[in-house]
Amino acid sequence: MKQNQLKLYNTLSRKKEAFEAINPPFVGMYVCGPTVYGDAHLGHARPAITFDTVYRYLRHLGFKVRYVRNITDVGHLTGDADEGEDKIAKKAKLEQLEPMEVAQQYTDTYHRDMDLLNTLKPSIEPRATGHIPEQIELVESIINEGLAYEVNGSVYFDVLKYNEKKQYGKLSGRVLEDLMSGSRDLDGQGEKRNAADFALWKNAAPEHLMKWQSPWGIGFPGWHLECTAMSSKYLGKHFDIHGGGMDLLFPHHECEIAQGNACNHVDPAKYWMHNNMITINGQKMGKSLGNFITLSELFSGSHDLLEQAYSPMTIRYFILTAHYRSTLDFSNEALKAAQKGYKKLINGLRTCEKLSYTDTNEIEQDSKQMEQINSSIEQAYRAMDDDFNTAQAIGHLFNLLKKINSLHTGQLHPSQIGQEGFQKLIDTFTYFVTEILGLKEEKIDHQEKLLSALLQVYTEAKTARNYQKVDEIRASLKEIGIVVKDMKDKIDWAYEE
RNA sequence: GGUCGCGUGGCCGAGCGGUUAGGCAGAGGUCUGCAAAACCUUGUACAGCGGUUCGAAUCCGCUCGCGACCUCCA
Repeated sequence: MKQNQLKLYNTLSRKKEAFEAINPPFVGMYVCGPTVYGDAHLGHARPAITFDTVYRYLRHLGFKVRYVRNITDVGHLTGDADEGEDKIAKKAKLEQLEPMEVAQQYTDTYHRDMDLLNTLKPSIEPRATGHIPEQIELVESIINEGLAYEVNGSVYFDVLKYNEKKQYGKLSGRVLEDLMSGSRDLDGQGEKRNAADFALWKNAAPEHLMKWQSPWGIGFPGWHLECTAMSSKYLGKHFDIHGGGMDLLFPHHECEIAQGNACNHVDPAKYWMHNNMITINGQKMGKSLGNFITLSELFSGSHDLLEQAYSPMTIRYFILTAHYRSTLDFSNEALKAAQKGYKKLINGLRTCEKLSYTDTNEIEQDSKQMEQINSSIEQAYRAMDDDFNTAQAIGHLFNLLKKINSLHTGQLHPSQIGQEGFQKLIDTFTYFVTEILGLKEEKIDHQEKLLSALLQVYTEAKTARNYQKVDEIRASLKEIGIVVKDMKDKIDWAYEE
């Protein structure tokens, strides 16, 4: 294990800390997943890619990581006009579908998009609706601790009482007094003892679609409960890393800490990591703002803001070129630049496959070249060790790419860097791009165009009576299962039967 | 209003006290049948004003501008 140098920024301390696993070589990581009531958008891609990279890098360092990312298919209340109504249920009524049908549909598209972005699947992907008993148990346990109270079939977390012994607000840096004055008038506010209290269980109105039987009557779980229930079930009461978007910092993650401490008497996570937002024209991209672009729109180019389609790997690369804690502004110009950068990197990958070491006695080793290569390799890893600075790592990879391209064009001879140096250069570049950054070649799929170009050559060869070439083309196409058909007045092709 | 963060060259985006980040775009060159790619060289950057320091984009203060959270949100 190479955990010695890894540092990560812990929101809890607001500092970069050395990463020390609680129980090495194992690492437990919980990341807040999507609420499946709409297509995944660019904003969903950021945490998915950020924590996929964290997952990949921890595994690279030799850790055995259990990566849990939930699917929220119930719970969260909507704001404003539809106060108190379940988000999933609302969408269901709109489309005349079963709530679970909506959740399933968007879970599927989320998975499809995440696969396209080449994110590794989490070890466990639990659903909120599959953990209702666990959540009820949790509520009971918090009531038993004297930190929650029931009113009209709803249960609220007693933040004031909790704050007597523990500190509510330690993650987000809030002070309880400030919170009590600033809170808005929401549904159920009248039932709460204090404005800062939050719901653990909500009484469901008869027309409410998703509801369950509980000791407090028919209802549904509160906004923050599922993550506490599922993280403690699969990772234990105290685990290594909890991740999510910065917008979840308060109140969601703050409440998770309070819930965890209330029933398990320990902070749920040792390290809290938060990715920053993607902005569009400097403003946060979000569902509620109506300025979001879905991933499938991005992949197909079908959105008014898009000048063209951007491939999944272009998006992945684009996100990796910024540090995860910085905001990243969307623009066609930036995406186009990302597309070129990505392709440059992938062309490097292809060049690596083609290169092989050749020795010659006439050329001496060049220690300066070797130093530059070793330094870039070392710095690329050091950048990852420094709070997963993919942007900086990519910069160093481009420096390596220059060497690779120089080898390819003959401006640098393999002998100058020695066999060992040569292999290290090729291997590191390839491994870093594909395994750590998770970038892969997107093969072009233009079968028709390629075939027609080839058949054009075939036709010309035939006209010129160059039958050797004609046979060659026919043979090579046959190898991939395609037969050339010489018709009376044209040349066509068909799949070999 | 409270809390937190940001402002880097034409664009994106690292850097967080002293070394060329890098990509895209631009200019010049090498290579090339042409082109492309690639390689080499290259430019006006650190919002403004003060301060600390031998030295600041980097630390401190103020000013201006922008954003996030405080309500579901990635």
